[in-house]
Amino acid sequence: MSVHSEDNQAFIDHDHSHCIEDALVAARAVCATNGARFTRLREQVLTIIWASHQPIGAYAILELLLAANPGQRKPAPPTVYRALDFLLQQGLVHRINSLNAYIGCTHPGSAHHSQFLICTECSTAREFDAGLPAQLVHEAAGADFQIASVLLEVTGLCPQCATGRSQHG
Amino acid sequence: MSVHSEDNQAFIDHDHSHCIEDALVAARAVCATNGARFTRLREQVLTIIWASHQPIGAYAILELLLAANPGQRKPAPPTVYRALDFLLQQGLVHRINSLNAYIGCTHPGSAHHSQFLICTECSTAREFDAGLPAQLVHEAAGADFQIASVLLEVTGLCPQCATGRSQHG
DNA sequence: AACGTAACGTTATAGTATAACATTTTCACT
DNA sequence: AGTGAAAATGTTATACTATAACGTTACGTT
Ligand SMILES: [Zn+2]
Ligand SMILES: [Zn+2]
Ligand SMILES: [Zn+2]
Ligand SMILES: [Zn+2]
Repeated sequence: MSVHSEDNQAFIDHDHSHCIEDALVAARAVCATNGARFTRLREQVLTIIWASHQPIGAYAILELLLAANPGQRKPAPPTVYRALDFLLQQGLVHRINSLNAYIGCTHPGSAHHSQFLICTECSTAREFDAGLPAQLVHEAAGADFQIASVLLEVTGLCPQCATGRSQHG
Repeated sequence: MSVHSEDNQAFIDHDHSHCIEDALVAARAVCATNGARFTRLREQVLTIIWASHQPIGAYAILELLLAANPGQRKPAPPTVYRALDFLLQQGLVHRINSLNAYIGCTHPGSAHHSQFLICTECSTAREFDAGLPAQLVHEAAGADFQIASVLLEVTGLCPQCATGRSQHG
């Protein structure tokens, strides 16, 4: 039902329809638990975000929202930003600050920090779940700093893109 | 001459003029080493950034640049963005992605990742120097991911603001 | 001085996000 | 079913962040 980090196959060829289905099931469960309403718009936005393992920008979501609702007027930015705010609050998506983009959370419902491996070549992002680094905790304690949230964005090359590079260069 | 992390006093009351002077001395040294030109504009921008330990936005820099050069026309955004690009390339400043803002590097000239403790109350940011977390290295290795850069932004309360909060509430 | 390059000025525009207010939908309660 | 409060969405305008493109100036070399 929920999506666990050990299942994260962002960098691996896989049947992605399972990712989408699992994410929607988990989202319904989370919203039910929180007494939050998982409306059609919010479900559409989450589905669009989960269409891939690549972070997607708010305006790109807007375009796909229009495509998913043919015949309707193109929604305005606040529509998608409000849905994004909701999904972020429910812990269903994360924001990748270095890309101004959003990506589905692979283990919603459990409190955790935002930690990603992001490929600069194909822009696929893989969330990973690790506790707070000991050195960070040590630094914070030394500086008398109370940690509220942690954001870790690691950029580099995923297996596929690294292989492609070594073949060409 | 250079500014070492163990000297970082962002959260501590201190004679900040030393920070500014040290940063300028270090910047001249780094640029000399790299054969890069530390022009008046670039020095002004770096000085403005180092006016505090709080990240500052590009447009705020623009305003202060105008104030620092009375009588001149207000510079346009590309002017400050170009200076910022230069300073980022030379490793003299860092970008805080979660704030769209820039802050002086406390140990320029040495290769390192961007790691900050950021107070949500006073927005003071303290750079800290820690190696890559072992768990991150492990995760990356497990995912066959080649790390290029790491960005770690920790938000919370600095000592002063934590004290103020506990007194009031 | 003449040249080539790097830096900076200038104008316009792209890309990201939110404020403010109107309208519709939903839900609890009668 | 009818009513009203609250939540969600629609709509318009605008703020904030960043860059493209091109012209001009300043600098170092010959
Ligand atoms: Zn998938
Ligand atoms: Zn997550
Ligand atoms: Zn200081
Ligand atoms: Zn630094």
